[in-house]
Amino acid sequence: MQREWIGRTEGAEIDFKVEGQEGAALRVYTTRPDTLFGATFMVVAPEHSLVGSMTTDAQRAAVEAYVQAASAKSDLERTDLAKEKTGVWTGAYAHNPAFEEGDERGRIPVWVADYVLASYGTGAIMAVPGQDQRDWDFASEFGLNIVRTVEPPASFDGEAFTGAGPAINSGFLDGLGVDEAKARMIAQLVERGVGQAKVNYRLRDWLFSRQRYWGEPFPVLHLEDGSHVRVPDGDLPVTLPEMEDFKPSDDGSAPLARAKDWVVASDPSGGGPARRDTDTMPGWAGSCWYYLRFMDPKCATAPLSPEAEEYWGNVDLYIGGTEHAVLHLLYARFWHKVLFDAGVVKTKEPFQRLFNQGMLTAFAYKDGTGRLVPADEVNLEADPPVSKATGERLEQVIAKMSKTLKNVVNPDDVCEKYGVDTFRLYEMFMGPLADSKPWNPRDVPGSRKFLERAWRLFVDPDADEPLRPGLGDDSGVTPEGPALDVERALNQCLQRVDDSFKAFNFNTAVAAFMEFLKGASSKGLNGSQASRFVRAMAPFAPHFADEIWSRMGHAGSVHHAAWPAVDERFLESDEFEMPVQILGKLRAKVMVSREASRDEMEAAARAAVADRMEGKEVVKTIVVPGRLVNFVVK
RNA sequence: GGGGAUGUGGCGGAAUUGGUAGACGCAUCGGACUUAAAAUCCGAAGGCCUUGGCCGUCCGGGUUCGAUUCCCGGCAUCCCUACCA
Repeated sequence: MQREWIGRTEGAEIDFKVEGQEGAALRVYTTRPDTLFGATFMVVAPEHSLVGSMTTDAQRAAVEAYVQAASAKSDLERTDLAKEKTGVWTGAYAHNPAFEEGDERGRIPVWVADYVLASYGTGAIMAVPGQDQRDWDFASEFGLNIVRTVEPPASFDGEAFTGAGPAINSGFLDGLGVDEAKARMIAQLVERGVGQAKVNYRLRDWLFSRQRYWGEPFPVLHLEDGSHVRVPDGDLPVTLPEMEDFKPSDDGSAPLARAKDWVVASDPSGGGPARRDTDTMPGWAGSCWYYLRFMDPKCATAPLSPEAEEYWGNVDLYIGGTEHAVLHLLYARFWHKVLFDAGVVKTKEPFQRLFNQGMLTAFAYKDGTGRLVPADEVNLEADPPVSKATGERLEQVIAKMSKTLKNVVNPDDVCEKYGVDTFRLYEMFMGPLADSKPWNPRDVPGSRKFLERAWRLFVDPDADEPLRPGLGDDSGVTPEGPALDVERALNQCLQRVDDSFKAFNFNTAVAAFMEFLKGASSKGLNGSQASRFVRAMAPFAPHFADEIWSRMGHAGSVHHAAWPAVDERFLESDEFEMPVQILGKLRAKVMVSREASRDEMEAAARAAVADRMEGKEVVKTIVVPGRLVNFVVK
């Protein structure tokens, strides 16, 4: 994603002479120099610096009106109206350098249109309607010439053809493929001094100053002669002054400018008068390196000490939404790389692992016309849900939480009704962390019910005791009988919990807890098992676990207790239920020892499906040790 | 238009390296307890024919003894971004 955002493209810059404009050529950037013969007009952005001088008197009024209108539109409006192409001819002609001087085919009109952006490339394009759909649209709209310079396949019935094919109508390029034609054209442009190969980036500048109070002040002093110097290291950091009123001002000046005493400083070299810079840095200034400062927040002499960096290393795991992938995370990497080059940090990358969590969505309801109905107008008691107003049956769909749909879930309300542990447990139970998934209010009580059941495993509701007898003593005893079954179940549960941390699918850990609880409820726990179960539950239901932990007689928090280890001796039982297949289809199941040999497995399998095998010839037998047996028959 | 991801019951979702599809939960249905209800506990349950089968992981092909999983080609949905030349 970051690669796309940086948006490296390879192409060429080409200069077009404009009639009547000596010296000032119109420079364009293109990724398709091979299509130059098909450039039948040019378009410049309304903000382009040559618009004024190129425009002829006859066209001046129309062009000025168009430029005016474009500048009044916000970026949003300009892209909003993207469907229809608008533009005005400047009255000027340029010469397409693919053709000889004086060749009528090379005389092409120059237009102004807002589909060309001033902020990308050179703010001007050569329009090749035959190979670019936007140019095709514009040409159709205004009756401009269209020449194909790439031969589309016979089956092609579209408009602009952007695919690969042999060059046509292109003089010395005819017959060449796209890549070869690009290279030849660039070589020729270079030879004639009217163009060169060029790499372009989509990455945009990002303004780094704000006229707000909250933010880091720039450690910069303005001197009387208009120059500026850095605040000396010994005077760092520059801290914000205390201000009564730190709201942004109406005229756009920085709030800090009103802190008159603070602004006054002196030139560190000469002692003459100086003024502090009153702009502050934006929020992302801090977000670009906070993870470093967190390693050593009190260090007074550097961003962080080498010892702190050594100890904490670089960030093991960064969990964030994908919305951060191209802005915050890209710029944090930039900063880190600069700090690496400056010798401040020892690593080239800030984060060892990035994990994008999914987005929580919510159910929304659609009526027959496809309109989304706000949640408060839906009767959810009905099945299927119906509109409260009309009684119409509604289709349940998944949508982003939004104010207009009134399907936003407020965590406070959920915690108020079910408790924080239930809220947390439900979120973990919903599905894998990476997936986006819908919040279903109906499912939440299930998590609450599980916690209540787990509570009763430890606390007898009919007794006055803080804990069921025996659960406070966690001395290890070799389990036997029913306790052995529980021991196996517990270790399998702990194994699944550990696995869930590795895969970030905590839902399977919660499922493991639920399954374990079902067995343990009827058989009971010993103290050691109770202790391990509670410790494993701690990350999932922290308050629940801490309460039980203290009732077990521990002084400290369960969150400081050791993580329960899996004892592999108890992971697997001696026997397993082996599936027997014929031609890949399940035909029987039979209990077999885990240690059974291939022959033993096959014999058990044959016995289990003997009646089905009568009169059939076994062509092949597949035995997967510890797994299954499959007979291929004729 | 570009990029990223995802398609499994009524719903959220399970399923190491290809090896019992549907774990766990919700909703549903049945039972126990109760004067009754709530709560709690126990049980049933993918679909279609009937006592043993057939069909089933978005659709169509392929590889394989065996495909939710691997390969090829489609379709759909979500997120981000966008006249990027």
